[in-house]
Amino acid sequence: MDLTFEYLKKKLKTKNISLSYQRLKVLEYLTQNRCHPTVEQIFTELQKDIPTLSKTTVYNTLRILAEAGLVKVIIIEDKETRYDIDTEDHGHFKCECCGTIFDFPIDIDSLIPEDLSKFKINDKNVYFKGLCPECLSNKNEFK
Amino acid sequence: MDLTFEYLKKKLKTKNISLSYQRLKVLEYLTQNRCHPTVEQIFTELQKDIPTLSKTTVYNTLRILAEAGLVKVIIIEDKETRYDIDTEDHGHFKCECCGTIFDFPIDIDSLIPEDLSKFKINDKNVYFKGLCPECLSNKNEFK
DNA sequence: TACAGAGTTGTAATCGTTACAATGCTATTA
DNA sequence: TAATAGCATTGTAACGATTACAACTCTGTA
Repeated sequence: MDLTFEYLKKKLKTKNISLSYQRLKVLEYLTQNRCHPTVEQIFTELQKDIPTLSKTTVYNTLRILAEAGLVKVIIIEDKETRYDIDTEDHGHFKCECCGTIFDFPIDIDSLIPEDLSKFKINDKNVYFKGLCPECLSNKNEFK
Repeated sequence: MDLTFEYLKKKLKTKNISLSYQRLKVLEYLTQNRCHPTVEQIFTELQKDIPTLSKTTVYNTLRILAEAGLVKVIIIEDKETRYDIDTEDHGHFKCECCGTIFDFPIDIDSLIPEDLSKFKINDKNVYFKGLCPECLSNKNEFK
């Protein structure tokens, strides 16, 4: 799927979401920083461009984008809600050492069991925790 | 796996975790209420038996049990950490209407992609959201 | 009986998030 | 251009789950 800024702007129009400067900037940040940022990260970074920016606006914008299906809310840890502009199904791996979140492909649909045939599934999430290759090799160095 | 109360008591001993009355009760509650309770639920219910119970004790106990690998922490929604005595791999489905959390079997290991071969995976989570059969049929009634 | 160590308790602090009211902006109409 | 309505933004206050911390209690040992 094409996740360019232009594509998302169009998509917002079709959803009747008006594009203020602040919303534009949040969207732009998400498309250019695919690191699953937190509200804090987005706010701190955008404040450099928009000194009057309010954190409430960031929260509001992200809620609107999520409701419109344009961003996916990722909750791996308590007190650390993150946002992903890539809403296609994929897994997340969080390194318990460095905190980085990695994407990985996973065909979750192929595993949905018969038990859920009578359920309506709206949202699918897969996330792992552990150690990334870099942190693993760092640990070995200190042996 | 045998998840009886007796089994868990033994397991705690092997991990050198002493069994106070409060910890015993938390463990007992978890084995008898497989509904993935929140701290609030556990605390409120146990307070009937132990009027002096402190919520801090519930938090402490759950942290110790989680660190010992005896309970699994489930975070589906922000501000709603839940605890599962069943630490075997399985998926969770949360109904967005009634809030119930359903277990379902899933062989996630069969899907782990090559991309993660260099990662050390310590924790695997799968959770879906949507509508359960009961809430679905209730909605149809109101059509 | 004294003591040490661990467990429990209650309060206060923390921090992410939300509620809310005031202000600002934008598009439409006359 | 001016007036207006409606939505977006802002800042502060409130909220609520969780954690920090210090005092107290319990248990087992010498």
